[in-house]
Amino acid sequence: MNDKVTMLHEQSTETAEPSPPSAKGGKAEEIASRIEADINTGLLATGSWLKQINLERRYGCSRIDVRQALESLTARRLVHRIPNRGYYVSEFNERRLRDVAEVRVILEVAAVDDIIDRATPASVYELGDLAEAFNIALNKGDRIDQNNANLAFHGAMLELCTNRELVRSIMDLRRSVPVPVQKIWTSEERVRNAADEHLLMVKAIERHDRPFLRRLVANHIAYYEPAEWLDRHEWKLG
Amino acid sequence: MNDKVTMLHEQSTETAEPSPPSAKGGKAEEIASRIEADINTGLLATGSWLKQINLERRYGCSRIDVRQALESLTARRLVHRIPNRGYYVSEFNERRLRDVAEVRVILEVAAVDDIIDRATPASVYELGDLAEAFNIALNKGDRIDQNNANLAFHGAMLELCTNRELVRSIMDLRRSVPVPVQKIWTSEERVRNAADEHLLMVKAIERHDRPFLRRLVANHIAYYEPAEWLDRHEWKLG
DNA sequence: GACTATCAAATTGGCGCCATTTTTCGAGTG
DNA sequence: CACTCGAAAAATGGCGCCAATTTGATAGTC
Repeated sequence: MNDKVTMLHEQSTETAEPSPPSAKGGKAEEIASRIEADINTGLLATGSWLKQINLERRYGCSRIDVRQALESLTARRLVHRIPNRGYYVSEFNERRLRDVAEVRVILEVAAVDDIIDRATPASVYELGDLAEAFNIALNKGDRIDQNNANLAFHGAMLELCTNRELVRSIMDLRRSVPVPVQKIWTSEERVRNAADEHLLMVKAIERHDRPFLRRLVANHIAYYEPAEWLDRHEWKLG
Repeated sequence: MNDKVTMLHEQSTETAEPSPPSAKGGKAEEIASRIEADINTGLLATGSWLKQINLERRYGCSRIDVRQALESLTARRLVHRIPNRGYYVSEFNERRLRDVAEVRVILEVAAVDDIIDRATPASVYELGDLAEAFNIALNKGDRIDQNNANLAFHGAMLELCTNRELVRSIMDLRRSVPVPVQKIWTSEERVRNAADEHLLMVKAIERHDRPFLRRLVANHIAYYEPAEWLDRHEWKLG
């Protein structure tokens, strides 16, 4: 009883971060990624139950792996859990979608400063390529390709950010809402609109035009209600 | 083989959100909370290894519960995992602390609008009480009490926010860094400073003084390097 | 004397089985 | 005919055991 504290107080034998031998492992992580992918393709629709038996057959893995993967996705709010009932793909009402979009605008607009400060001609060139790749995927690829191209463009833009926690928060938010319910992909016009805005963003970065890039980013995320949004947050767009 | 899709496509039998019978359960969640609490008291220091055998004895639970709890805390970035090595309490360098603080400032400053818009005399009164309670805990309580009082004050303030996703992001960020490494608690002077700022916040809300509340919040979070921070983000403080 | 290889102890991680809870289906009754 | 009660089926969730990997130390060698 009296050794509880000492038992808990196991200092790491290595003083520094024990990260060197960090092999990337964990089968559960792989299963989580595959479930996430199937959610994003629409194979697993929002609201559908994720029965452990089906998943363990589908992905050819153990029950434990399925449970850990589902728990991981639950922590990322992509699926929801009801104890003794099971897991199901999270559902999104308009309110929640709007709230997530608003937080994304707040964070991604805040990232504009670093992006413009640290942009080099090389990175501008790379961003131009990725914007072009999105255009190509728009014409020749399926929605998966388009989504990947979109993520690649925005990921490269965020790579310019020095604040890794900011980037992580943005990425977490992006991945917390399944692709099929993201409004960008609901109409051809919106996707083309996004492609145009990508090109404008690259030019804004090239010109170091902060206010314009802020407006572009805000519009890009919350473009389905830009008037209301831009009205509410006008003061912080510079 | 050809029934894979149908097998995966289990629609929820209930069309609406099956939340009514949502009993709050999960023993692993309880264990995760207790581990989190022990991390925040400093009993489990940053960098120390979280051996599953010790934890399962300490909290009188099964190995599975410990693993799920650790996985949950890993998803919240409070602990880190190295496959085949184990879990340890996340370590924070100055860089990461600064990055987290910056994201918190971005989000909590953005929350000021809603807070002031929706503040009523009753909520102002409640916030005054909570600020006073923090003062009392500062003199009579231990650090745990002080931390709880601090969380209660800021939680009540954020309750005024309509954007629940914004509130959740802020809370997640707050809980992602253990109390012992939070700079607020490193000196008596800083805690007293925070107490004073709480009172000023209440008055700013009462007067509907947006710019001042923004500055207060920014200072409150990033007060250890206010000059640099306020310089970089001056444009968005109104 | 220092470095390396080998071996034992300890820890993590995976798998199968069973208890518990929930759901569904069917029988009985007012 | 509808409503309730009850039992069987299905799904979740927990527990113990065993293999795989890593750690730490000991002995051997250059």
